[in-house]
Amino acid sequence: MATERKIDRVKQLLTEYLDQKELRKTPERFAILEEIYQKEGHFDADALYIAMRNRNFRVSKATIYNTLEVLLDCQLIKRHQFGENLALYEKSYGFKQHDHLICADCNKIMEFCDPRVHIIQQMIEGFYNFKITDHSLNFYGKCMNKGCQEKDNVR
Amino acid sequence: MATERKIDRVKQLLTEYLDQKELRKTPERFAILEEIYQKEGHFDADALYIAMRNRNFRVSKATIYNTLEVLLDCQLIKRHQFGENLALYEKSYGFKQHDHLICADCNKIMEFCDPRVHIIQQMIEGFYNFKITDHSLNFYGKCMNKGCQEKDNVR
DNA sequence: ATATTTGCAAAGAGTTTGCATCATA
DNA sequence: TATGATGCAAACTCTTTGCAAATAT
Repeated sequence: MATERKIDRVKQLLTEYLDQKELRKTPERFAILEEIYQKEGHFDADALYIAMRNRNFRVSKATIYNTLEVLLDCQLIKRHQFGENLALYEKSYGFKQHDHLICADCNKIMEFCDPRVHIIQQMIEGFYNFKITDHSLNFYGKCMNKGCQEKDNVR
Repeated sequence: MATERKIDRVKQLLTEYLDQKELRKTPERFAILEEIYQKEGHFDADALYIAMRNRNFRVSKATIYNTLEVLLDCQLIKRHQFGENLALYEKSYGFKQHDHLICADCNKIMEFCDPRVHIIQQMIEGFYNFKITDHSLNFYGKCMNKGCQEKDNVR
């Protein structure tokens, strides 16, 4: 799906969600959603805040955090804690659940998907009678970059 | 291995590490290590700080954080970010790498181990030419507790 | 009309840092 | 005795909160 059409689709999904929850359809919420769906990769709350200003759409940090919460709740974005204390977000509509490879040296984040994660999930679910709704799998190490593999810093 | 003997063993490992890195063998470092190896489960920096005071061994927060860093570096403990912004730690000597099941309702953390995680790791390592040193796999959902499964709060 | 959402700034939680003092090597 | 470690408090970062003003319904 082209980026344009995807943006229309997620705006529609947000509209439906806000209607259903009887929340208000403010311009801020749609502008933030639009910004997020034009971004690639992971971003933090502050980067989003700066990006909105650069676009000449001024929103407060409070609104950024409030909106991220709304978008998380309707599953249009995902939040990750890759370590450290900085939450990173990414758009999630039209992306299949994926996992991450994180380089301890250059901090590059790569994505992969392995169907066996789901198999493990199902087995665990049955064994512990746990209703699993989500997962995160991160591998930490050194990426293919020669410079990274040579240094001996760790996570 | 009995807890007593395990504590002696990890103290010895810490001694060797400090010698090798030419760091000082301060009483604080050993007392904190001892406290950690008498604990069960996960703890945060503040809980450790309180526990040390209750034991009548006064250390500052700065020393707690400094020591946690040292213990992470010599792999006697592990740090987890299960979501939110609170780092949790756990002792790691004599425990095989394990993964976590986290209840979104009661926040209970359970542990499991599935050998297929390693298989995925090896495949990813080969495919991306990534040298993986560590991983974290968390499943989020509702635990077997009936009260938890009924409520519809999410992560 | 009215209740939610916003913006701002202040508060809060967790962690890190600067510096004088202490103590290990 | 000299350098690394500690304690304390202040600083810092990220996030949340309180409240008055704005605005969606």
